[in-house]
Amino acid sequence: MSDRNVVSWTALMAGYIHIGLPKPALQLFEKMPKTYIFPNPFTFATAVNACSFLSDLQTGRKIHAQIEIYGFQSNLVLCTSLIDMYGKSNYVDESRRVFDSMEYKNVVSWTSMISTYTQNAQGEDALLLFREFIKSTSNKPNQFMFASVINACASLGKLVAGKVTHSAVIRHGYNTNEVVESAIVDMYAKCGLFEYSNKIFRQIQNPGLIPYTSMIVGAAKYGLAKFSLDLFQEMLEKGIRPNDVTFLGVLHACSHSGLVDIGLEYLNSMHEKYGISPDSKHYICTVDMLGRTGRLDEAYQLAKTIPPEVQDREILWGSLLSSSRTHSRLDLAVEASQRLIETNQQLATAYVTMSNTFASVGNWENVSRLRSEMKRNGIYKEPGCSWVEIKDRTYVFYAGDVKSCERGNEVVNLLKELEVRMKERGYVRGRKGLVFVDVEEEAEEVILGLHSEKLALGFGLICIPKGITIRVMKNLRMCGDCHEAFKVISEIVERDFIVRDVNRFHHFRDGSCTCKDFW
DNA sequence: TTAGGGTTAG
Repeated sequence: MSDRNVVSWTALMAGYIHIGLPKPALQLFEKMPKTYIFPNPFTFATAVNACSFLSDLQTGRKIHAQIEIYGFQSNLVLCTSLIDMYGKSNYVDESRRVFDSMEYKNVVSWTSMISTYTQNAQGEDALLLFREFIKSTSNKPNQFMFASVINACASLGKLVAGKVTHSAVIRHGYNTNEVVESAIVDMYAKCGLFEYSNKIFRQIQNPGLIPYTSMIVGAAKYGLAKFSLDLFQEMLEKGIRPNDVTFLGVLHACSHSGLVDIGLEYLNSMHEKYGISPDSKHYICTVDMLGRTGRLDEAYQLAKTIPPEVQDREILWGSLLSSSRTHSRLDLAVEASQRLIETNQQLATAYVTMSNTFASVGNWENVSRLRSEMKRNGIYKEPGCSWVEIKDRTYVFYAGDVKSCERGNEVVNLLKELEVRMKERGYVRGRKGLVFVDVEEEAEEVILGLHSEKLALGFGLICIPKGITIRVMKNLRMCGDCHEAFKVISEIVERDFIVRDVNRFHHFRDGSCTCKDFW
């Protein structure tokens, strides 16, 4: 072009970003004023966008300063791009400062701020801001905002909020948007309703890479390796190419189901068949896979060859330490914890796991040495906890600590009562909790369902087998006692079909209660 | 010529 103006410069910058090359876009941005052509708000927004892609906070701040000098600081689009840039650079407070400075906001700017919170693990703030958007503006949320909000619910494990948002998605007609659907599939899986997740997935018309990957990962996390691998196969047959995340899901599935050799085959096929080079995440997953089944020497050899990014080292050696502890390999546990301590990250976890490893082989001298070392250095391990949402309240559980849980004693008493009654029905305490002895092996798998896990949180007891509950709910007549029990169980377990159906059943005071079959 | 969303190992 003999004549270039600000539009042609900006268009070329935008073009570079569009094909995934933000750096040349920024080079053009620097070059442009030297030809006496000066940026307008469009140019600035494009430059800021390039910084977002690069998470380049330093350049982003410089451009922000220029925007102030040029007097464009109240431009709606520009502010929105700044919110996004600071968010992608993990500078959440700065994002919020820009957001608060805006006189006019639209759905895009609100979404940008909400996403900033979600992407920086501040799900609660994301949901608070979403509520504020609904209450204080007359704008309607769109598919972008819904995707972010559902992501926030998923990361917090907020099932109720997730369901409410899902309803809103349906009401607003975004339930056929693939991105929103993927987010919902992921949300239900993370909130403990795998069946819902699968149902939504099956409703998606022609699901692409990300819905498939979400479902593969979801199934893998549930220990449903076959389900996960079948889906992977189905996806390949449809001609959808997997990406690095899909393989992470596949490896995770193999790892958590003991399918080590199959997992190794997948790892080797990544590059050969699909042209995807495994990165440190895949190798770390493989180290974990080998370690879990006790193939610790192989795991250690592999771990040594991985040159992971600095921030990944703690995960790699933490995983190896954990499996060394499980398989009482003191030598490797010492090696792994030393490497972990070198990274100076997750120190408390390293100390505690190491001390537990010594404890598992009865080496109490070292246990007390490590514990006093922790005390001396002021290293404190925040105890892990679980929580369950019931209606609008969250109940937190710590392992072995009934007192700190509200209604904890009530729950424990109920569990004891249930255990007694279940034993009468042929259950025995097995390694995995209560196991029904009169069923064939296959049926047993169905019985040991998700409920069991939720009820077991913090109490060390497993009961209420899933299969039985469902069967009993058909043609059920309840006495007052059983009804009460079911109501409490429903509250704890929070399953729809129980909550919904309990109120519909007739109550019987006498022996005609049919749910005694259950007990 | 400009801004926002979904899947990721321990």
